[in-house]
Amino acid sequence: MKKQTQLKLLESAEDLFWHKGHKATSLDAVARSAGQSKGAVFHYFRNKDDLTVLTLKKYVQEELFKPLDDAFAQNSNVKEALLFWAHDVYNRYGEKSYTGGCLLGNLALELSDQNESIRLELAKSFLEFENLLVTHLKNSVGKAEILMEPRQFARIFIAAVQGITLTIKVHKDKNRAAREFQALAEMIERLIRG
Amino acid sequence: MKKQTQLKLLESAEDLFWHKGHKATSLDAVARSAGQSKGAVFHYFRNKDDLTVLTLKKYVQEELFKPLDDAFAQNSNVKEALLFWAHDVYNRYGEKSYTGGCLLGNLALELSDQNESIRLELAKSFLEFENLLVTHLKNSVGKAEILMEPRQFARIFIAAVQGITLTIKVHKDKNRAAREFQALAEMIERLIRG
DNA sequence: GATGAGATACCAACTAGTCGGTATTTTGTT
DNA sequence: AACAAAATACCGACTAGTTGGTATCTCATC
Repeated sequence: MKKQTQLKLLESAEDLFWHKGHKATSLDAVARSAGQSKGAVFHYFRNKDDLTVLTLKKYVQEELFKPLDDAFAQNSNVKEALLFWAHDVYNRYGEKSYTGGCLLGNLALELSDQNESIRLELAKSFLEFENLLVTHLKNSVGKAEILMEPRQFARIFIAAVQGITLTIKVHKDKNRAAREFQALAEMIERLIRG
Repeated sequence: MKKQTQLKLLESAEDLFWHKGHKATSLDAVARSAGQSKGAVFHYFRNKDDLTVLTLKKYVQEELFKPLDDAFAQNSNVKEALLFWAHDVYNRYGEKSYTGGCLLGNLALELSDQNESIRLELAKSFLEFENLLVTHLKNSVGKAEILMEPRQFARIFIAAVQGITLTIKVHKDKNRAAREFQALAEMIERLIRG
């Protein structure tokens, strides 16, 4: 039952941090949601910070890195890959009724000023995602040409997606969401030629 | 002393919500920071939600609407006005050592999934800011031409600024901040002709 | 002495983290 | 294969402190 229990705790923590926020999620709630006791939480994790960092790493791998890799694996053209990925994000967000947003962004906003050690982990995740995107951009510049230095494009692109995610979370409206992603697509269209 | 006390409470609440987050800010702390007692807080505000909404309205007026109006009052050219405003945001953020970020974005992210009545206020503020920007864009399209429909441009622009603000809050690095705003400037450069 | 600004006292619910204890596996030895 | 010893998995009561909110108080000004 070992790995099972730990995994369930991580999944519960991910879900609760994601949808209720970090501070608003008690360790009792994490344990309860996983069908375990608080003792189990402290058996597998040193403290709330430890649980938070491990949850973050799990999320970043599964929800950010993997979908981005998939998008570029399935599209050789840069522009198509980015539009494919944006569409995927849009769909997954819609399935959750525009709740949660991006856990990385959420934790970044809530904890960057409060917890220096977690802030460093968050910064690392942001940078790794940026690096991954830059690598993909450089590798697949064949049929299309980006009108900006790749890293600068990656920065503005990531920022725009984070901002759109936030905006949609507030409005919780399908039409609004569609128009936000449409605006993103128009930006891509004008910053990548061909 | 009446309005004085209420204003001090609002200012303390703004500062604490801004830099520590909503959930992490206790009403005791608000009272203490304003040199008042908790009794004063509940004398002037029905509850935490009430205080939150009034704080939000104050912030939006003073920190978002006014600087944007100023930027367009001092620059007749759209592109210049936006670059001027971005530079102003960049400077004010640097003075705070990249802490806090945007209170509207912070509250939106923390509360949109938890508190429906506050969510509606947040959505209203977002929309009003978008409308204000669209108005300015339309009014000052003379020497420059935006390569997108104004409202779509406003959306992607606001999203990008929110995302950049978040990114910088995580990294807390001056060079990084400069490059993020440089990326924003390059985006503006390519989406507005002339 | 009435009114209202503000202070103080208090409450029930909740928090992260601790700890003593027990049930279940794993390991080492024969 | 048998069995003891040790390690791990997990429970739930407990602590010390915090929370939003209420109820009651004091005190200045009219």
